[in-house]
Amino acid sequence: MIPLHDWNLAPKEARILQQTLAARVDTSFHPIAPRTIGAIDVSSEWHGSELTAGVVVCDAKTLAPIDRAWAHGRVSFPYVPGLLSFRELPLVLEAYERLTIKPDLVLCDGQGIAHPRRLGIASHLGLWLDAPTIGCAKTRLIGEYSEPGPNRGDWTSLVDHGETIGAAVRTRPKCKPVYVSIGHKVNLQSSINIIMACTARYRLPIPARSVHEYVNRVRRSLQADSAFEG
DNA sequence: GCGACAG
DNA sequence: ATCTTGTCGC
Repeated sequence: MIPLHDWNLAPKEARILQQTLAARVDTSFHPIAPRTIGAIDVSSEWHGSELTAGVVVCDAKTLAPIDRAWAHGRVSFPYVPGLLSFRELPLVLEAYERLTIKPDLVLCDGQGIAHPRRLGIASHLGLWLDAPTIGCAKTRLIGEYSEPGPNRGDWTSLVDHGETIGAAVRTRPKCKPVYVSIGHKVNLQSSINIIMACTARYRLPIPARSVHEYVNRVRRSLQADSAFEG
């Protein structure tokens, strides 16, 4: 991949960079029929600065994992709401490059354009990969919405200053909605359709569940090894 | 000043 | 994000 920018930034510089990168995000319709769907996730210990990032690639039809990769390291950028990608993406990109099979589309644990400067982690990753990405967050960062209906597939718009930035989607009856937003190169309706196609009996998309389980397993395995050394 | 605040 | 077991409701 072509490096987009330096990662060694202070929070103040990061916010300025987000404004320029956001202008490059593609929110238009693309005829997308992914054959493979990837998901990324990051795991750490309580208050830990050592992160384990992972990517899992699934067959879009069966949602069964067909490839996976991870990367681990110490990170200095703190968790700051609105700047999550600067903390997590460097290791995610490292893991991504270790994949044998690159996915047609990537699901991200977090927001896409449903972000104060329209550059959540999913959009930021999409620009780096120049690939379609979708943000699927468990909780809201910004925006207002009315509670979606009770049935699976019901959804309402997530709105910020009159602009639709995403959707609150009921992926499972009687469960809290997930917050879906455009990452890059996929429009909102297609994003919602893809999220629905990945969530039959669970609140979160299967690839997201798979990678979450995977990065936790890898991290605990690494922790066990380092305990043995030390 | 106060509350909100992805992971 | 993370730890941890049971418990409650459909």
